Amino acid sequence: MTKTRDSSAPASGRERILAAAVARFSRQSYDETGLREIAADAGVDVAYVHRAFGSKEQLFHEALKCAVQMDKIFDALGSDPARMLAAHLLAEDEPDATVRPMDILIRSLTSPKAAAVLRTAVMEEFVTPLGAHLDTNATQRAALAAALLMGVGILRDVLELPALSEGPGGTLERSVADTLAMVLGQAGPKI
Amino acid sequence: MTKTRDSSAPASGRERILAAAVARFSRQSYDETGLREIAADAGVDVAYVHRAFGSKEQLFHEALKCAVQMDKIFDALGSDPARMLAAHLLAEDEPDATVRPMDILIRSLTSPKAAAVLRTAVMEEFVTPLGAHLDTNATQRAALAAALLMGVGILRDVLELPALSEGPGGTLERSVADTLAMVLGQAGPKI
DNA sequence: GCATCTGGTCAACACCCGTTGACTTTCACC
DNA sequence: GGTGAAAGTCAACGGGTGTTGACCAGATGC
Repeated sequence: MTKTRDSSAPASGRERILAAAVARFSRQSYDETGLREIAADAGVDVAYVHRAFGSKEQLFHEALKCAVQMDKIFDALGSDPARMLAAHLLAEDEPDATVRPMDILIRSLTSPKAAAVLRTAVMEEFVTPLGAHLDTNATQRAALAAALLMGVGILRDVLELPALSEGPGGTLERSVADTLAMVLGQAGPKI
Repeated sequence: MTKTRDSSAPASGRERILAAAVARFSRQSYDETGLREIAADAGVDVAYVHRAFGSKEQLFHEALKCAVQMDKIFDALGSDPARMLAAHLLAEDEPDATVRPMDILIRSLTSPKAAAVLRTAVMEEFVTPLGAHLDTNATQRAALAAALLMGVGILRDVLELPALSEGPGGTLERSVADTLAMVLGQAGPKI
């Protein structure tokens, strides 16, 4: 075999680096994260990170493609997409085992080095696939939905604004879902 | 006179530094902005910036207090606050003479060094004063409004998402206003 | 006229970063 | 079994950062 990806393999160095990058970039910003940390997590020398991915920016790009796969979520939305999206955004925080797909997006939104990569990623992996499910003014509605979701995500998870942190049974999720429903064009109950 | 602030004075070094900091931090992120740039803009040596403000973080704090004065805006809201807030958020971009109060907030939202300062600023200068004008669930509604406004601001001005950039006569402003009206608890027209 | 405090400068330190070139090890292939 | 490419390491470079201590000029107070 030349290089067929075996999912049960003991994880090659390159794969370990990518996994470590996804984990780091999901919890720290692009600027905050050093290649040396990622290399240490993967048990690899810094030079090899650069050798395997070309540059920090390209590694971030790979990590982004690997971690953000919103289209799957959008395609699986049922009869009440707004509520499902809100529930997915406000998923449980404690288990650091899983990485939420939007984390890596919102952590580095204001890092200029990552801006170019993020712009295309937000557009191609969020706005466009979501807009495909909408009717009138699709891309603008989808972009507005992205703005709402990311705004809540940033203020809640990055800035850790106490006013937005609450248990899963609270009223925040309902409010976000109702607002989202309005943005997406469905008739939603009054907030 | 010991130190009375004369508004027509030729601007002392400290004031020039503060003005330069506000201008820089409104267009670049905290990490992106170097003290040497600010010093050069103010026509002053780097060392004096540090001497006059103590640290970069404290300078950012001062700039934030100086540039973000949302309560004035909130107090001046008329009968249709949502529409006025949206109009204010989507203010003209070209004239770089004036600095919009939210710019300095959204540019550095994901810079960890600035996170602590930003958290209290967003809370004290945005959520709390806006919540004072609301009824039920005031702080959560206000925080949600902040999330929406900042989300749009970041995606539009920082990431420069083409789907959100449009002239002043477009439909984006109406959509944001209507969504905001729902979040703030007013009965708004369907989007 | 001396001391003093403020406003301001100059050069440098210590650190961290992404990146690179030279080197070694491993391993499949003929 | 030799060979050549891939996987991986080591040390270092070059540049940028916030920060600091020593120094200087000028106005002020006694």
